[in-house]
Amino acid sequence: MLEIQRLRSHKEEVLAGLSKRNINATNTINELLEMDALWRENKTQLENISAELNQLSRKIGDCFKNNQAQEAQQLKNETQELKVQEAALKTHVDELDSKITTILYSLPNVPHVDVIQGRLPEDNQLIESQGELPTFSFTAIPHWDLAKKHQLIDFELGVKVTGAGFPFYRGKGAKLQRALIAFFLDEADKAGYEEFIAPLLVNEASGIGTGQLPDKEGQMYYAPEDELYLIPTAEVPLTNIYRDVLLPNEDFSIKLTGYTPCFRREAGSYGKDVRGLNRLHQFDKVEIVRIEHPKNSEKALNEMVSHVRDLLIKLELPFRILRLCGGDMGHASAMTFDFEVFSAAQEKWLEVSSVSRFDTFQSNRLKLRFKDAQKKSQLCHTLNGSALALPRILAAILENNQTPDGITIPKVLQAYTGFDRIT
RNA sequence: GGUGGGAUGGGUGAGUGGCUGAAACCAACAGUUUGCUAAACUGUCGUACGGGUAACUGUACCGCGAGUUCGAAUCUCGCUCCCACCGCCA
Repeated sequence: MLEIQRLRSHKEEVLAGLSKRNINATNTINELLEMDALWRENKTQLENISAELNQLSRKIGDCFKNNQAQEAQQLKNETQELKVQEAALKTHVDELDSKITTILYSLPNVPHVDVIQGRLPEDNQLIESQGELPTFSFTAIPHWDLAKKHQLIDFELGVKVTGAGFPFYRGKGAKLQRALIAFFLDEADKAGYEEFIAPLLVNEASGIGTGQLPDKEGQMYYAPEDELYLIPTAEVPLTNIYRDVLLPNEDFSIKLTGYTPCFRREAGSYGKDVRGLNRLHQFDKVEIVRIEHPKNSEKALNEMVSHVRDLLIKLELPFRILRLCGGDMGHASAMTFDFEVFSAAQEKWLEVSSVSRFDTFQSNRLKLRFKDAQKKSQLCHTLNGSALALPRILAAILENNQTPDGITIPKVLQAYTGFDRIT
């Protein structure tokens, strides 16, 4: 959620930023600021009336103590009119408040100055391309056929037990999955991230804190009986550890990681993009989360990008890094780098990680602050990234490392899997 | 699921209608003393929002929401969460 103070003082800058998302928010923000001015005016009035009432009440108390019952009664009568006014103003102020909040929730984050305007994935900026695209002397087999051939993943069984998008991993497929998780967690640990095993269901306040609610309500699975949401990413429980937290000084750098399954309804997706492991309702991911002083978030973002980059290099997967254009970024993000690996049989790039800085957008909702040197509260910056999401990594490993007589396991994983080939 | 108890500032904890935004103690921070550390002493020590260039000032907040009252941390109702014991159970 954008800070109202920022809209008051830097309206033009915000509008210019939002235009990179192809949003013209001029009218919305003007309307918002008008309401805000009215809100402040009414709030001042309301507080004046409350102050007057408080004073009268004190006087009444004194009168009773001094046995001046008659005067007390007179003062009581005076409060009647004020109480009516107070109630009316209160209703009005509350209404304005909730309207303002609704609009603030609906506005996306302002893109960082380095983010370019754009609409489509094609407008994203290519930052780096790494690794050789594999070539084969035979026709490469897509991962869903490889998975079937080697009995690594059973999609049909998933359909039987749950539904489409909930595969079973089995045998060496399951072991490979476990190896990837352990590898990613170990690397995060080496980079100084504290590991958490987090709850997979969260309450409404947590959903609001990280921005899934109310913006993306339909994307989460929901258990109405207990009013809990299944997490779409570990970002939600990990970041919400710091909801309503006021850090005591400026000297902090919080680095968290966790492996969790992620649950996404993916309402509306269909077709070729959802084939095999490309898009699932349940998938595994190791997430990294950082909470930083505003002056450090740039550095933190770079570190996270280089961390993910290292993972892909170690896995020997060809990848590219894109900086998303304004139109392709998520609602809460100020800047996002997407990592895509090349999938040799599908002959396309698959998104495997998204690393974003949110600046104060999440912390404003979370009420995550720190005390600066002047003892004033300031909002922290939050960042997060996938390091990494498993299914498409698995797909790329299977496809890129296939040979006529089996699949080679990347060296770095062999210590984790206990085997070097799948035959 | 049953029974009982509870929720107050960073912590412990006092507070049953006005003198309480909240005692006391601990922790923390600043200073004095000291060769350093410790101890002692003095002072500071909640958050949010509004108004104000500022000093400052107003309002709200004692789990959450509503109600009674001129006035609520304190009384009433609803809810949530926590703890203990019992039951069930990985």
